[in-house]
Amino acid sequence: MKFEAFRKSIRLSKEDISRDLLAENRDRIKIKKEKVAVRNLVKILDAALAIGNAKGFASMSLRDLSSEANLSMGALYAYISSKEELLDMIQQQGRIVVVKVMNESLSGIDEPAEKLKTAIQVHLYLSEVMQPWFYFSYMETKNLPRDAHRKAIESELLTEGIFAEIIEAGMAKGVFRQVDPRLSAALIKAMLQDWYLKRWKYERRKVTVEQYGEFLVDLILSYILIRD
Amino acid sequence: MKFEAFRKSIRLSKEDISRDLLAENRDRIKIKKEKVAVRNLVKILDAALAIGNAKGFASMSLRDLSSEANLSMGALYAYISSKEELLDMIQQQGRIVVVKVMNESLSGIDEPAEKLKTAIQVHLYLSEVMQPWFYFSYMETKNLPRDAHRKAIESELLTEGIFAEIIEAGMAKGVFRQVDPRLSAALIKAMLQDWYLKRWKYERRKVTVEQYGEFLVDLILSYILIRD
DNA sequence: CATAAACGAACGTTCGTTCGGTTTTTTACA
DNA sequence: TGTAAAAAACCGAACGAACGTTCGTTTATG
Repeated sequence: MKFEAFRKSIRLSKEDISRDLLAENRDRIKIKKEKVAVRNLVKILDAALAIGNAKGFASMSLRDLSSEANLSMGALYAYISSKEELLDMIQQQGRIVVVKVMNESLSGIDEPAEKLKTAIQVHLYLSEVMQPWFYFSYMETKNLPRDAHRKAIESELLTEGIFAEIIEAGMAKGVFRQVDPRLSAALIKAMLQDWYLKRWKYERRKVTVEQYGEFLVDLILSYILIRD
Repeated sequence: MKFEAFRKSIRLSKEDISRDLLAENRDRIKIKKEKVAVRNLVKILDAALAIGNAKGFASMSLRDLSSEANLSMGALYAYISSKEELLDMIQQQGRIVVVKVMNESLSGIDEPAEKLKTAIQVHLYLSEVMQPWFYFSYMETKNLPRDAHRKAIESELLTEGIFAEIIEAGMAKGVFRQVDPRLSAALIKAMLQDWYLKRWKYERRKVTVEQYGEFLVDLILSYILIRD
């Protein structure tokens, strides 16, 4: 699968995500009209991710956010009820998208090697489309309140579990070698994460997301496939 | 190499590190007597790494630090000249140790596969001994002032370069397959980092640092060694 | 008794959050 | 279609709490 094909196949513009997020938090957001709410949510999320990823969410003041989003302090508080809740909202929305896209993309694929390859590519491409989200979620997990923090960890383990299950199925079918599925999955995740955590590095070296994906698939399959 | 053997072979107690750090910053630290200075630096660094890793350096107030380290606000400022400088000091000291230990451990090894294996193990074991340092440095890089931030990035590329050079040497000798050395090195680093970034995960699953190291070496060598 | 170290109240800023007032948009009726 | 009332959205000054940092004073050391 090509990256551009993937990007077009999923509906994930900023507006789409903001609309979902609005629907999810209809009770907490005080703005009535969807069109207005979505327009400003896009501005708020854009600004929060930009500032937050540049200097950390804790170091971002709501005055920074207010001026970057071109909204007054008062207007800001019509969309969020506290700074902490904004943090939670961003993370939650990211997780929802990941689970949805991963499940949609993998259903119907049975051949283990093909499924593993697709899972790696989809996760990688998704992290490319939503890079600020992924980076933010990774770096700010520990600043979440207790309950949200627990959910973030569960989510990490859930996506890891997807990879582990594919590997186990491949082993059961005799297509994959006998390896530690959980540890293999953990390392796949680690390499997937490097792509969005160290974007500056790969950008500088002009490594494309497709090249990275191919390399990663090669590395994993050369380890996991039965040898001749 | 066993982890315990490694731990004993390097002198890296908190006191040792604090003493080095004191020597490095003799002009900025106002305390005259080494014994007193080292004792309190240990307390300050312990507290800063503990609080910083728990809730982020930006969210750690100097009052938190003061009470955790059992030092008054005034006393704290006899050891550090600003909060930002403390951040810089911790990172700088970590980098010095990494470069020193890596260079010492790799000199004299010529056989590429052996050298690559040792490099992976040493980096991994070192990150285990100094886990709070490594975690802290990774998570707080972006909060550094401009110049210190640049140095942190250089350091990331430097250690990556060590792995890349070993791989290139192995390719030149005909022991390794023709692979992308830079990308391979990047992924090795990504997997090494996962060990200290997600310690909670591996601890929970009772994966030891030696098991992780073996798995990682297996994975890399199965990709990079010439096949029969 | 002199020097070193530690103390903690106080300073000026900046923070997250609130709220009374203003502007903009929609609605209702002619 | 024009307009006044009502509703929605936005504004930014103001508040108390908490921040990093300083400094005059007290305590410990040798």
